[in-house]
Amino acid sequence: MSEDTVTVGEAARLTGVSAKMIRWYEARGLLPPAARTAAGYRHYGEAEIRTLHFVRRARDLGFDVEAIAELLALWSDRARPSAAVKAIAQTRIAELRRRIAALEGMARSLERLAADCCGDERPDCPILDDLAAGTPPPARGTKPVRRPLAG
Amino acid sequence: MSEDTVTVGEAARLTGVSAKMIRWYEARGLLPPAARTAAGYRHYGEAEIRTLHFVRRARDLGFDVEAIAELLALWSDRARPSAAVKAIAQTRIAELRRRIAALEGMARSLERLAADCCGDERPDCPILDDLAAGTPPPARGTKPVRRPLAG
DNA sequence: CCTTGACCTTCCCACGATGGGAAGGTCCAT
DNA sequence: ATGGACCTTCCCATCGTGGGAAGGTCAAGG
Repeated sequence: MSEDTVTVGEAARLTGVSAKMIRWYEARGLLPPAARTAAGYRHYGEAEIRTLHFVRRARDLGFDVEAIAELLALWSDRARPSAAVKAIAQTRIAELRRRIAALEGMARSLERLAADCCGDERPDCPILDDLAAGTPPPARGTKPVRRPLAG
Repeated sequence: MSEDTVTVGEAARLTGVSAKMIRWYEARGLLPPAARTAAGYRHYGEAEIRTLHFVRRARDLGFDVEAIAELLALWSDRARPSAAVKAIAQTRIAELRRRIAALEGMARSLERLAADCCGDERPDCPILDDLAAGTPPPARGTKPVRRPLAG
């Protein structure tokens, strides 16, 4: 291994991207094929380490592999218009907001149900009643009508 | 097919759970093995349809298969303490809140970066600068210092 | 009766990102 | 030279979902 270069494991430690994932990113074409020693070991120089940092950070921001590939391409293109990058970021923001809204809806529904559930030894449970009826909150304080459907 | 019972496809239409997933839930043990016709076709009565509705609703609330299995068990246990159900719901709420917070953090970071990016033809892009530097916003209005690391 | 088309059955594969682990090669220090 | 830490590739599992192939079943219409 020549000076200034590190193995996958070391690169993983330096960047917080696991060795497994480094190999996987390479296989998926996110990263160019790594240089190899005579024995076939991958080795990485400073430029590659910086790329891995970039990938790590982008991944932490929730970009998927495809988006990261686009960002990497733009990163290495000195003439890119910043609008191209911004567009990718905004697509990602919209997606995040969509998912947040979905999860928020679930959380709020559950919180409302949990608040109505006394949570003691008794078997009465508005949570199960709601799941069984499937009626999205009919009225606060009124138990969902369990329709006698042969149960 | 006897009266009052429906095939998987029909059950799927009635409950919004795809036929594929109905079979999968059965295979995973979430649902008991369905009754079969002589020809091997699954068929479902009202009770099973109600169970599928329950599963659908629980799934919509973000419960994973394991949690749904627990909820089903509690549902069919008339003596269950409501506390048991509430505990599951609260675990789920905590998990949802955790994921929401993570996504929210990403969204906010990206929104800040996007706001700083003029998004025009010029190549200057705080978003890429941030990804490259990995420094979580040093100061608003100050470009992150790109350390000359042999790039 | 036979065909047609819609439906059912099982089985395998894919996704995205990640980890586990096996089988085997390499490198370095003792 | 031996052991342990590391590397290589390859396969499998996750989780919930869908696609599709290959084959059986059923009802309706000719």
